[in-house]
Amino acid sequence: MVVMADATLTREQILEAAEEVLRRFGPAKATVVDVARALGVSHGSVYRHFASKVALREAVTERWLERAHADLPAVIASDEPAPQRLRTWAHTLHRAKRGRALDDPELFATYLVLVRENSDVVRASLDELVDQLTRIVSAGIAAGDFAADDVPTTARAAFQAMVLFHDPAYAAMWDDPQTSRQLDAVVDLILAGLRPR
Amino acid sequence: MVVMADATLTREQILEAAEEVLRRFGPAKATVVDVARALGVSHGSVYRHFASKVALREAVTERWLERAHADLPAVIASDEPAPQRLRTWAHTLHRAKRGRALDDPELFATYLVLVRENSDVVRASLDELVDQLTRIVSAGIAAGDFAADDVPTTARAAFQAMVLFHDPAYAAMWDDPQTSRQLDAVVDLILAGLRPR
DNA sequence: GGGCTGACAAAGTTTGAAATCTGTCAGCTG
DNA sequence: CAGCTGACAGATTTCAAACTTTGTCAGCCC
Repeated sequence: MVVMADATLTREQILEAAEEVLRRFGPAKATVVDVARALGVSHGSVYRHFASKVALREAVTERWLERAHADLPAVIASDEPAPQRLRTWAHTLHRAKRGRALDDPELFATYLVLVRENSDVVRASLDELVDQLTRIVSAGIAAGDFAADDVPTTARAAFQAMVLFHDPAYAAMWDDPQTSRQLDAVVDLILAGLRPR
Repeated sequence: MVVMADATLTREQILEAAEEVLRRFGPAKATVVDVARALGVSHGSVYRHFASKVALREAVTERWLERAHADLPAVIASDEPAPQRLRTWAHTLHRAKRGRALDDPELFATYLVLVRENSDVVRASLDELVDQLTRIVSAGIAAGDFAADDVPTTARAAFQAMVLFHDPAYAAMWDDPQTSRQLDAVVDLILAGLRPR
């Protein structure tokens, strides 16, 4: 990392450095002074861009969640039939989380801590995901593939039913090779439940 | 608590005292010496009945889970139609957990710690719950109320879909009054998914 | 003058020595 | 003689003092 050639410090540079510091030192030992040192500035400068350490860590968490969910909009926009789209969406979300958990468990543990301490950021992120599912369900109803009395409630129920496969708290069970089959079984149940009679 | 009039120390007495000590001092400060003191014996005596502190805490956890799930066998044995039985089972389980979480949050937090440190005990308990659900699903199929290709897989999927409503890790969201409705929405989806076509 | 520095108070964390706890076992006791 | 006690070694936890971090702000500098 170390000093950027730029004239003025940006929010983005600070977030980048904060991620690097979190990766290196872990959530317990990463300090604002470390972040400032990584950037070659005094820690007072960091406080010009973020109101507090908490606000900085919230912003890092938000960025991470955004990146973890980056592949989903393409699934929503795809032209697959709604049932297949729902299945693809569920697996894409699961794969994104699982991949991060398995290929860098230490960093994932760091983000798990961040996620636990920033429940407001997480809540907003979950609302966005439920919203995406709502769009798939609505599209499915319009196409005659799905039926549901109350779309937002049904979409939320479907999302909640898949919690085990995207909540990082369950990451420990994701290295069981059966996990993907189990997600399919849950998706099967949801799709059967959404089918018009 | 304090000394029992009985001649010899029993496993049950120790478990009773251990619960009392955990309730009073919390999971971090409860010691084997405290348990022995509560019983008026030396801590060496406790080790005559339990191989280690870990084994003692596992046994306490097991007892607590057994009590928390005590109402379920009656639901399994009831003569309601399978779909209603599945719904009643889900709400009974949720109500048992929710009740404990809301009416003594400190004690519930203690058990949450125990549950987290005794994953083997929890695994066995979850297997038993999946087994109960399997019996409801099988009965439903026999009565023509349900259809499923693979009963154990489907029962496990249905159980996993309800994880949010019985895993104590989610207890923080159970004081939202909408929770029971949300469980109903998930159960609706599962029941619709199980209906024969 | 917008942005950075660095000294500062208050809050929180580390550290290591003292105290307590876990698990064992030889011997006592009813 | 089955079951309990209490002394013990090693592991873990506590506690208070020293140190570090957070967040602020007056003043510097480009």
